[in-house]
Amino acid sequence: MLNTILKAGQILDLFSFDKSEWGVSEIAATLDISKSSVYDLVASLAHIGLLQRTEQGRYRLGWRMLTYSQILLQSTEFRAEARKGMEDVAAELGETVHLAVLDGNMVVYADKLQGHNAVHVAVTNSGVRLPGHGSAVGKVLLSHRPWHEVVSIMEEQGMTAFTANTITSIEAFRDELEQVRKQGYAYDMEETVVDLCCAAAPIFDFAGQVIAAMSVSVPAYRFERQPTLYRNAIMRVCRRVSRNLGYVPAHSNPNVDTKEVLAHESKRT
Amino acid sequence: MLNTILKAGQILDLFSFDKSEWGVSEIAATLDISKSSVYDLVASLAHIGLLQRTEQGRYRLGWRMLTYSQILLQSTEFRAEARKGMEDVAAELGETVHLAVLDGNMVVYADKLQGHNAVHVAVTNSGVRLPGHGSAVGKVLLSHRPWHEVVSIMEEQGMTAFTANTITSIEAFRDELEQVRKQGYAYDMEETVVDLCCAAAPIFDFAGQVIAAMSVSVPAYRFERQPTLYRNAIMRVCRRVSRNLGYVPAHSNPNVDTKEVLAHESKRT
DNA sequence: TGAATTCGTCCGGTTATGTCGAACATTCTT
DNA sequence: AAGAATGTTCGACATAACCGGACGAATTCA
Repeated sequence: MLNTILKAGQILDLFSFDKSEWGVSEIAATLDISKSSVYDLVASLAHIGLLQRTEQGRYRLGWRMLTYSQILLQSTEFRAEARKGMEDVAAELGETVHLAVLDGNMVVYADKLQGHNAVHVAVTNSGVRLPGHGSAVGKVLLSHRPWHEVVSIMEEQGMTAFTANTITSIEAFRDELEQVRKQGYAYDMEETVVDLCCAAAPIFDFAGQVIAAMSVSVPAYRFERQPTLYRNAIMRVCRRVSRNLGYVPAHSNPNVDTKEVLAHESKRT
Repeated sequence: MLNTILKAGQILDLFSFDKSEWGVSEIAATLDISKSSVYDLVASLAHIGLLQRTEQGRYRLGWRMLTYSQILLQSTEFRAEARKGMEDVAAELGETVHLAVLDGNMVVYADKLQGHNAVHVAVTNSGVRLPGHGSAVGKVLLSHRPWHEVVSIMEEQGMTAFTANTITSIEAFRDELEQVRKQGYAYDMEETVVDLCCAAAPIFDFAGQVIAAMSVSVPAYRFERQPTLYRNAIMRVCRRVSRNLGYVPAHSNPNVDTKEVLAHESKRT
């Protein structure tokens, strides 16, 4: 691990919605690095466009971030497919639809679509990062990771309770994930936000890996009346998206070695 | 300038829409860096989330890019204001509206909105970077930079002709920029794309600095019939956006020292 | 099917270079 | 107008980034 890059990462992580502008001394004090080192770091980061220098010598995130993120989104094949599915769900149910992926320890929202009679979920715009427990998409994504990995993630960042319903014990979470993986969908019964429920399902790629999760968010009073309606809709769409990505759902045994599958695949270029 | 960061920047710049996945050896050969160094670099970049490792040990841009870009966009106050203006223009004229900022030597599109009878300009999505000469927004942004800076930018990247109308001589460009600055708007008469014309105007912040440019893109046959209609609409909206950002257009002399203006401003935190 | 090539990954020595403290320049505060 | 912040520059030292080489695994070719 290169020290310089790690420090650059620490600096970038300081920039948030609440505090989007930092000075050299400020950064140095926060991260306990010498002022001159920070100066070199931010100057270099500004030079490659990840930061930009204001006229007063302070620093903000650079516009090249936008460029990179667009390249990422456009080159991610599944996203175009997923988008179509999201539009179908939004049109059919009229609720808010989310697309999420796993980035290290956190769930990142990759896309969002508001239905015509949707509640506005302010905190879940694209790019927002949330811990994996508690949200329906988080459960789906984590349910397909090895258990020891889930444990270390939970240990590292704890299991904060967002509402009274949030799962906060590791044992309960293990049971929940097992059920989610088995039945192919996850619910969020007001575990993240009160009065808001979600149903989520996984999206598989051609190699049978879970690469994303899609969810529909519905006000609790509406959701509780017919949860299976939302669950079935999201599962149906996710299955179709997965199939369009080359997933073959025939596998009765999901633990098949992916190498064999890959060996039979034609080369992608 | 820190070597490590510069190399990280070179690596990140390799990732494009056409080639969004790179291997270690591939990067090493392209940038003429030793394979082991590249390995350390990409592993570190993946660790801080700017890259992600595929299962085969190749690398793609990381999802944290999306997070950073969202923070950038949401924390850029002017963007919310500009968005309102863009919606007004799109509603009034029904054409495609662009918002652009200057990032080093390049013009970056920060936002885009399609009008109801708009032509589709495929190459100008958010995040796309283009050279400054030739486009209307580029002229507007560059017209408020010191001339020697414009010269060095043009010398560095040349003045490629996109169409027969593109300005390719530095003298003609100086005259054009002078006129643009004086009259407060810029035209693009099929200088970037044939059959497409634009009108652009600057957006000022509270300190009187040009921080962005907004443009409307119209098919040439429609534009040529009444160019002043589009010019006036875009200027009117840009003036309003600037005013909402705290710009005081009263200055009869635009060369007033900004320090005085800043001294009268209350502290922003 | 087996051999050969190419890939990502790992390791340790060398030296380039990132780091730090101190001094300077600049801006904001009192 | 003085003081205390800030961002910036410099030079010397010691760290850690860099490279070449070796390894296993995956892929390609015969």
